[in-house]
Amino acid sequence: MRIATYNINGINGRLDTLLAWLADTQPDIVCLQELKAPQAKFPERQLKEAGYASVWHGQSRWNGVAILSRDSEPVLTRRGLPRDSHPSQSRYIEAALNGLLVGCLYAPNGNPAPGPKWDYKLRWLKQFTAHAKQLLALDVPVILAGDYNIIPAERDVYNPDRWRNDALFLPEVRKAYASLLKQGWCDAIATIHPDKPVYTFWDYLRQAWERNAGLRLDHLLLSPGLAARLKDAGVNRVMRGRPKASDHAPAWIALDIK
DNA sequence: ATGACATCATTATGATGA
Repeated sequence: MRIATYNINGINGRLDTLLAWLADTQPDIVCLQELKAPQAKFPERQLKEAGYASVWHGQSRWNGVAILSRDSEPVLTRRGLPRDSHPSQSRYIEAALNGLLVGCLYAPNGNPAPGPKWDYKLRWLKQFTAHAKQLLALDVPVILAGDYNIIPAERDVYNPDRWRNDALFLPEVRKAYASLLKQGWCDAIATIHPDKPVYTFWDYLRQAWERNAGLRLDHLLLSPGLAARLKDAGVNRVMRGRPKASDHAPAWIALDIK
């Protein structure tokens, strides 16, 4: 079974790109972020015709998350986090499918730091971490995939010093990520690729893609039972090089189930 | 430090992103 996460940066503006990628790579489960579409403008029909059933949490202009599933209907278990301080921001959706519980997240960016957006990011990560703990306690296979907006470590950024004071890399968010992992989650990409940098994002600016000036921001976290089934992981870098690409590329894992 | 580039919304400019 293959599961992917992709910050699509506008699902309607990039629907052809998304459909081509689905046809090429045929992931079983997909987590999407930054739909940038209101609930009513989600392309449910086109995805259905491509063989994917969807649940989604839309929002006009910004944010928005969705879970797609091939061969099965995802059963929605939650939209938004418990005790969400900004419930109007669509940043979390969760569904049961294929015997798994899948959480799809789009964490706040947090810039500029310090400031209210930074405070919101730390608060959101705290709520997310508390929810993740609850999910682990259920003792079912869980995957938490999405755009965490966190650079976990120095090796996950082309030039750490350039990002030292950025909300993606400040010690507080790296600590938040570390404490999440300490609950027992497995960072799939870091586990499969412990040494080499594996970027998932390249800025549109300053020819970041051409220079491979990338960041690893998109993560797939596995509960312990699933971690034992992890076979492979990677990034579809080719998607970032296409015309009109999202600034993120899809990150994927392969699990030894079914 | 600034701005380069992209999204969507609304129509030439603004908010947001990372």
